[in-house]
Amino acid sequence: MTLTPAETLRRHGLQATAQRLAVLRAVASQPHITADDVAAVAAVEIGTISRQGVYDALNALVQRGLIRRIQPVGSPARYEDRVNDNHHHLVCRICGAVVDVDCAVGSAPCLTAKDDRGYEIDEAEVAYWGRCPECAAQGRTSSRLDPAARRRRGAPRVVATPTPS
Amino acid sequence: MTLTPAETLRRHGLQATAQRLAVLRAVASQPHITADDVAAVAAVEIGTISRQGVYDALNALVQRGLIRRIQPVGSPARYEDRVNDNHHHLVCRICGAVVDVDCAVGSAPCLTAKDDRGYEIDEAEVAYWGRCPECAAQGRTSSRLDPAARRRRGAPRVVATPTPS
DNA sequence: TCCATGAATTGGACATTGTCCAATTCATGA
DNA sequence: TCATGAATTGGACAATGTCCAATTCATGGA
Repeated sequence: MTLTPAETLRRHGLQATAQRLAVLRAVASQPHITADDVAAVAAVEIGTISRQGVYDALNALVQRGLIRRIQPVGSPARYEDRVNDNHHHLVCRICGAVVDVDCAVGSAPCLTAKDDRGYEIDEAEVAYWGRCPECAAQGRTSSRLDPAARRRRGAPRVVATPTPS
Repeated sequence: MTLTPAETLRRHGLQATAQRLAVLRAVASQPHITADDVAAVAAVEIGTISRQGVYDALNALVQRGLIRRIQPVGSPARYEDRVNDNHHHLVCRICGAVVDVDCAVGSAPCLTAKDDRGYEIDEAEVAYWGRCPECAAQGRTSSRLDPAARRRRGAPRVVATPTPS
């Protein structure tokens, strides 16, 4: 039997505050959402939430593995609720869109370094870079190094991904 | 016959200025060097170089593929002169040390996404995360999410990597 | 040698993103 | 009921990279 979000928080040693629940729902509503957008979505839902509170909640949820924090180059931190499956991401160099792609292995680390240099490796982070279908269709070729494009790339379009079962 | 660095710049449509040559040497001297450190090293060498000039030179060199820009999560941008071999990186979660690891394939993209979602993929960026031998030896376990650790992680120790032949 | 023009200078302002501050109040949960 | 973790406020701060723009420098072709 699945736990309610509040129960999940308590199971992880966190008080189930309205703010944390709103943050969780915001992250569930938009995969790869930024902290700024979490604040905006949560504020609409519960009326007011402090910026400090948003960051505190996000950090607490990440620390307990309830959400995942990713940060493609040139992007602010993004948060997603698909955790524990070690999935990877496709990132568009033009518009910054981020979508999920399943990991062939399903757990970390899913790749073996040719030479581990004595490192205790616990994760192989993979990001596939390229051009998304929309930017390809529009014939966009603007470089990641273009400052304007980089700024735009940091604020991607929201792209639906299949919800995990 | 190999080209001198100045000739290489000219071949790539860049004027061979003292500043650009100093920046190239700084990047060659310390793999995964930050922009700040490039400025410091170059200033020692040629007496004075503007911050704007350092950023301009770095961006021009990256744009022409003469150096490569990477940015592990939680780190400022880093620059290296190993280009064209699609090598990957090992990053220490504790101290932020970054070392190279050869790509098994040697060119991009070296991995195939399970589902490319219609993206035109040109690179699979891989970063192996874990604990470096030094931090393991010291028994350090401090988390990447620890703010102090994150700040320290952004300024890693300089680690020798084999020079490319 | 001349000179067009790309490059560099100065050095602060700006932008973004995330953290820090700290006294006080809120609200969760035992 | 109440201890204590959480949230509030809202600006300050920090780090990193970009922008500004008039002026000067210096590269490299003629």
